[in-house]
Amino acid sequence: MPELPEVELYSRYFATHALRQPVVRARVLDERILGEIRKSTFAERLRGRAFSSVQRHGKHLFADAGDDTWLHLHFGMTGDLTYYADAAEDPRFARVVFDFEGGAHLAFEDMRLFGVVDLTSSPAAFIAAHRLGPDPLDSRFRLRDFQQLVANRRGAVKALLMSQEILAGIGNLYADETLYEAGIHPRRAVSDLSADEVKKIYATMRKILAETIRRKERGGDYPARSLIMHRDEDDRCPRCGGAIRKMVVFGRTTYYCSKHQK
DNA sequence: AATATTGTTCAGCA
DNA sequence: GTGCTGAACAATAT
Repeated sequence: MPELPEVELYSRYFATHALRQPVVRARVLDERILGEIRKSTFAERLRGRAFSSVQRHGKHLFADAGDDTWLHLHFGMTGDLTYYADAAEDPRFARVVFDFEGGAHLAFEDMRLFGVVDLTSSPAAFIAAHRLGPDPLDSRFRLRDFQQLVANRRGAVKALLMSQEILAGIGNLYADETLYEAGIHPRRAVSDLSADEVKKIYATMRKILAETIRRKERGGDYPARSLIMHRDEDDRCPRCGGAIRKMVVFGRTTYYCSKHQK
């Protein structure tokens, strides 16, 4: 399930493979993946253009096609990108395929169709229109900015981390992972957090996101002591031996350690 | 065959 | 009106 770290890797993948090659044809294999844009308009507006750069904000990926036209990708739950040489190798769940002038192809795949492929005038316009919060890995996003977000909120801390209008990029898995490592219960009220706890959440969240990107880029897995590797009610906490519990918070299945997350 | 997942929309509450 | 939570919805492989 692509969250911020995975989308960052897609962004790098896009940048290393699919820039500066004119699009001969943009094939829409399943129109249900498209957002606002209509199929014919989508193909026409991209024909002959080359992507010059990519930008990521939260779980959203943008590729600049010039002339106030940006490709916008959202990976939903099962979105993926594949670059390949032969059109005969179109992936099974390819929904949109870009055929490049050199003969190569880039496919946006999405088995469950929760993702979106669209065009937008600019990343900034999209972010404003959808009221997305700051990206937690943005270097301009400092502790004081996070403290500000916390000060203006009530409710469960997990809801704060997962709300894209507050903070863009964290989904179910990394919200759980952050709180697990910070030792904070997912239902803890934001208004109840101490200054130290707020600081801890900020630092832990950034560390986990950045480390995951680093590890995955080298083809590595999650650490053995991470909650991600132990999302199972019958499991035990790899740090303190406490029982792993499951519950629903903010409408999502939540795992936490009953011993060190009070 | 129930379950899991995301973002959006809406109902209801304080 | 605002902020928040929870439910329903979309799709489909396992």
